[in-house]
Amino acid sequence: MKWKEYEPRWQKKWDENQVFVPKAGGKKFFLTIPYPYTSGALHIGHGRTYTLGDIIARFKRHQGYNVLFPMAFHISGSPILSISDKISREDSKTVNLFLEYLRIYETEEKSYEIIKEFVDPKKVATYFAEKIVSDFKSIGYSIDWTRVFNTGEEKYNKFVEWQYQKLNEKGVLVKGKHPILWSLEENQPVGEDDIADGDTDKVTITDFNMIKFDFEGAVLVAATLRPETIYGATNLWVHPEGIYVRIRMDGETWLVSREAANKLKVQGHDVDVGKDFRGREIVGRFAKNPISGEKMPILPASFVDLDEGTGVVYSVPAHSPYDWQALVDLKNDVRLGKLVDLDNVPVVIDVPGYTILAKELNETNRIKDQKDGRLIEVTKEAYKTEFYSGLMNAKCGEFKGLRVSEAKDKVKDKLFKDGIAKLLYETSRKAITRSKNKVVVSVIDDQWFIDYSNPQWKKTTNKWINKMKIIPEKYKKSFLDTVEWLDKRPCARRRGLGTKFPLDPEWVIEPLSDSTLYTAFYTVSKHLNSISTDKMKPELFDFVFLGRGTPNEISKLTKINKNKLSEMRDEFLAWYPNDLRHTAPAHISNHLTFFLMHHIMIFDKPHWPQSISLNEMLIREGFKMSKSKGNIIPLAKVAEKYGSDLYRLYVASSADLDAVIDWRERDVQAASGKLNKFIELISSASKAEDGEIGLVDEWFISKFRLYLSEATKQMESLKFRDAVVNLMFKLLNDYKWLEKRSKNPLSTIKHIARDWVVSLAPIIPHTAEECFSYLGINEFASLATWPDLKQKVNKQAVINEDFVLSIVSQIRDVEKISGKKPKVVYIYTAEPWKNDALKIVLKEKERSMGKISSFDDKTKAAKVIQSLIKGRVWEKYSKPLDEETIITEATSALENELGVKLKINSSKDPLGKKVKAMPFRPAIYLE
RNA sequence: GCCGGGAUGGCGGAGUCUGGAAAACGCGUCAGACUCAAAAUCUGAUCCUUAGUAGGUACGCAGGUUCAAAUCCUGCUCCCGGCACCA
Repeated sequence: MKWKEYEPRWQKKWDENQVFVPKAGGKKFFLTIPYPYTSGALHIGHGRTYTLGDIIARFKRHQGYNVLFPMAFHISGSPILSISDKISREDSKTVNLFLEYLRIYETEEKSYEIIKEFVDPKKVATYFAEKIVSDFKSIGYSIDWTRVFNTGEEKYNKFVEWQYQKLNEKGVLVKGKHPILWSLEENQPVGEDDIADGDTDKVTITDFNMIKFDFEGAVLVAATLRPETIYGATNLWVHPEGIYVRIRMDGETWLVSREAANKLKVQGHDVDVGKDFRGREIVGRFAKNPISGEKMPILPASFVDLDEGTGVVYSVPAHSPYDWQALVDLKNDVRLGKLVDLDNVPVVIDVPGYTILAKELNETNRIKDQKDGRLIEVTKEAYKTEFYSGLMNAKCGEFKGLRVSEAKDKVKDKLFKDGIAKLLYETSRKAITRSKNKVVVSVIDDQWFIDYSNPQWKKTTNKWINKMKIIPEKYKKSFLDTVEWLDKRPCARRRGLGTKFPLDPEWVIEPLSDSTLYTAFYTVSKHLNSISTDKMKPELFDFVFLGRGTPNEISKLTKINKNKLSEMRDEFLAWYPNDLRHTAPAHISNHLTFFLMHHIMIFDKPHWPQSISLNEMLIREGFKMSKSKGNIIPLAKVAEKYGSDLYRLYVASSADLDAVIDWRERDVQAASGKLNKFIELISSASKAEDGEIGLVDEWFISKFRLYLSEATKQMESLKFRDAVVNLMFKLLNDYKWLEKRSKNPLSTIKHIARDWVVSLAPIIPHTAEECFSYLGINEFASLATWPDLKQKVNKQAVINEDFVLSIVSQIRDVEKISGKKPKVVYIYTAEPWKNDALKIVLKEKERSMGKISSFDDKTKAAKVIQSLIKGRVWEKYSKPLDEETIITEATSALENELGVKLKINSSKDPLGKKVKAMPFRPAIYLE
C-alpha cells in the first residue's frame, strides 16, 4: 500500500498551493454537503457522504468548472450542551465515551487533560471541529477551507437573525400552544437524549380523548384512545384503591386521578385541586352517558391505571377484552354483581366472523382474569381487527356503515364540537429521565413555530421539486410527501447553543431551523471576518442576498466600505444558486425540505437550489456500526489503516448511491490489489520504451476510450460504481489479454496513461498526482482537464480482437463439454454462402426471409438466416469478418493461451463439423 | 400506526424507469501454475443436461396483462428507513 506514503505529501502540496480555493468567475459549480455536528469523532460511515461529494467536486473541476466546495461546522442545539453537563457531573458513560474519542487523536495522558476542558461546551465544539478539519484533509477532500465557520459565531448569529426577520415579514412565524415531553421535577423539557433508553425505545406523544360523564353535579372524566366505542359504553371503571381528586378545571368540576390532575396542570389548563377521595367511595353510584343520556354504574377494576389518561375509563364490554373480563370478574360480587348484565352487552361494531368480539377473543385465549398479562396482546388484536375490518352498525347513529378507520376521527370531531370531549396528551410509554424523574407531556403556550402549512408555499415548493434534479430519482417522491405532510414546526427552544430568537431573546433558535439558508453564507463568510458584527445590520444581508438598495445607501447605513459591499454582492451572484447539495436520505423529511422551502420563501427564483443527491449509509461486515458493538472505524484512522485512496476507491465502487455499503475487509483487500496493479502499470509504463502500435494495441486503446465515454456519462449521473467497473476492473482484465498479444503492452499503456489517470483522479486523487509525476507531467492532476472524448476509436480493431477472444471461450466451452484435453484444435470458418446470408441479414434485419429466393438450398438458407436474426447480428456488426485471416494472425497467441496446436480450415474433418460453422462462430474439432 | 424503499447464484450486487438471450463487476469456493512450504500473484471452472453455439430450471409468494415479464398490474409475506423540536 505505497499510496499511504505519498498521500500526505500531496495533501500538503494542495494546501500550500491553495489548489481548491477558487476565484469567482467562469463556468461555476457550487457544491455543498451539510456541515457535520461537532459532538464527537466522525467515522467511515459519515465519510461516505463527504467522499462522494468530494468525488463530484473533483470530477466537475476536471470538466472545467470553477468549483466551490466549502465546509463549516454545526454546534447549535442541546447535544453539545448536555455533553458538557454530563462531563461536569462526571457521568461515567459520557466521560468514557469522550475519552475514547480523544484517544483517537491524543495520548492517554493528554486525553485526561483535554476532557477536563470539555465542561465548557464551546471547547467540545471547537476541539472536534478542528479534528474534523484534519480528518477531512487526511482523506484528501478538495474543500475550500478559507470560508469555514461554525454556527455559534456572532456573524452567523447575525445572518440567522436576518433570516428570521425575513420569515416574520412573510408572516410564517406564529406563536401557539405545543405539547412537548417534560419533567415536572426538573421543570424543563426533555429530549430523546435525556430519557432513559430514549435512543433505543423512542417516546412519542399520544392524544387521549377525555370524555365527560355527568356525575352528581360534577363530571367524571374517562380517557380513551377509541372514541368511536362510546356508543357501546355500559359502565365506568375506577380503581377502588386509587386516589382521585375533585378539581376546578377551566370552570367545571372534574373528577380525575391525582396523577391526571398534575398532568392537566402543565397542559395549559386552569386547574384548582380540591378534595381527594378513594375510587371505592363512588363505586356503585351512577353517571350519565353523554350520548345516550343513559345511567351508567361506576364499577371497580384493578386493571385501571391511575397514571394513564385520567385514571377513569369507560367500559365497552363487547369490544374491549379488559372490560369484558372485568365484568366477568365482578359478576359474582354480592353487592355489585347485580349491576352487571353480560347477556345484553351492546355490540356497536360489526366484525365478520364475530358476534361479541371481546368475549370470543378472551374465550379462545382462555383469559383467567383481568390481571392476566395476555390481555395486552388480546387487546391489541381486538383493536387491529376492528380498526381494519369493523363496520359501525345501527347503534352508532349518523356514523352507521362507516369503517372504524374512518369513523374514529369523525366521532372524535363530533365529541369535541359538542363539548363532550377534551384532549389529553400522554406519553406513548412510561418513561423516566436519566435522573429518574417521570416524563410527562406539557403544553407550552408561547411556542414559536414556522408555519409550513401555508398552501401557496407548499404549492410553489412542489412545483420546484418537480423541476429539480433529484438523484437517485426515487427519492423525489419522498420530498413531495414531506412537503405534503409538513405542518407548523417549532423553531425555538428554551435551551441549547445557537442564535437567540430575535422576536423573544428568552428563546434560542432550534438547530434545524438555523441551518436552512447557510449555503448562501459560504459565499461571503470570509468577507465578513473583516467586518465587526455591529455593522451586520439586516440591510447588509438584504443587499448581499436580495439585491436591495445600492452600495452607497448600505454603506452609509452600515459603515461598511462600499467596495467591500459590491465585492460581497458580486461573489454571491457569482456562486449562487447552490448547484448540488449532497447528503443522506434521512435528511429529506426535515433539513432538506426546510432548505428548499426557506430558499423559496426568501430568495429570488434564480437563486433556488438546483439539484440534490443522496447516498445511503455504510455498515461493517453486515452490521451497523455502533458504540455498543465497538465496531466503529473512525475517519481519523483511515489514512493510517488503509490509505485514503483505497478508502475512496472502495466507497465509490462497492455500491450504488441508494444501496447500503457493507465495509468488508476482504473486499477492501481485493480493491487494494487493483489499486496496486494500476499504480504499478502506470509506473512501469512511464519507464517503458516507445514501441510500435499494432492492431491489438489499437484494440486496447479503443476499449479504453469506449469505457471512458461510458464512464463519463456514469460519473455525470453519479454512478461511480459503474464508472470504476469500466475504468478499473474491466480495463485491467483487458490488459491481461493485451500482455499476451502485444509486442509492447507497456508502451501501449503510455498512450492512454494521462487520460486513464485523469479519469480516475476524482476517486483516487493522491495516486493520480503521484502518477502524473511518474509520467513527468508537471501540473496538478487534480486540476487536469478531463480526457477528450472525441478521440479515435478503431471499431474494426475492437470487433476483430473481441472475435479472437470469443474463439478462446468457444474452444474452452467445447473442451469442457467434451471433457477432452486436445493437442490439436481444428477450426473451420463458415462457408462463403453463409456470409452472403449474413450480408442480407445485416441489411434487411427481421425482413431478411423475403430475400431467400437467391439461395440454392432454401431450407438450409432459412435456418442460417433464422439463427442470424435471432442473434441480432446487426446490433454489433456492420459487415462479415475475414475470419481466416484474423485467426491466422492470432494463431500463436491462441496456441499459447490454450496450450494446443491450431489448424485452420484444414481439409481433415472427421466429424463433419465444417458445415456447422456460422459467421462469427466457427466450427471446432478437438483432437 | 402513518409514509417511503426493498427482496435476483454460496455472498455483495448488475439488469427493473424504457418488457425482447438473467446473473455485468466483485467476493468466496474448487482445480492448476509459481514456491521446500505458505502468503501474495497468475490461469481456469463455478444452476442442470449436452462435441458445442441447443434445451431445461430459476429473479420473495399467489394471481393477472402480453406473442413475450426479474421488468407492467393486483393481492400477500418478510426486511430496511423516516415520522416534528431530534442533530
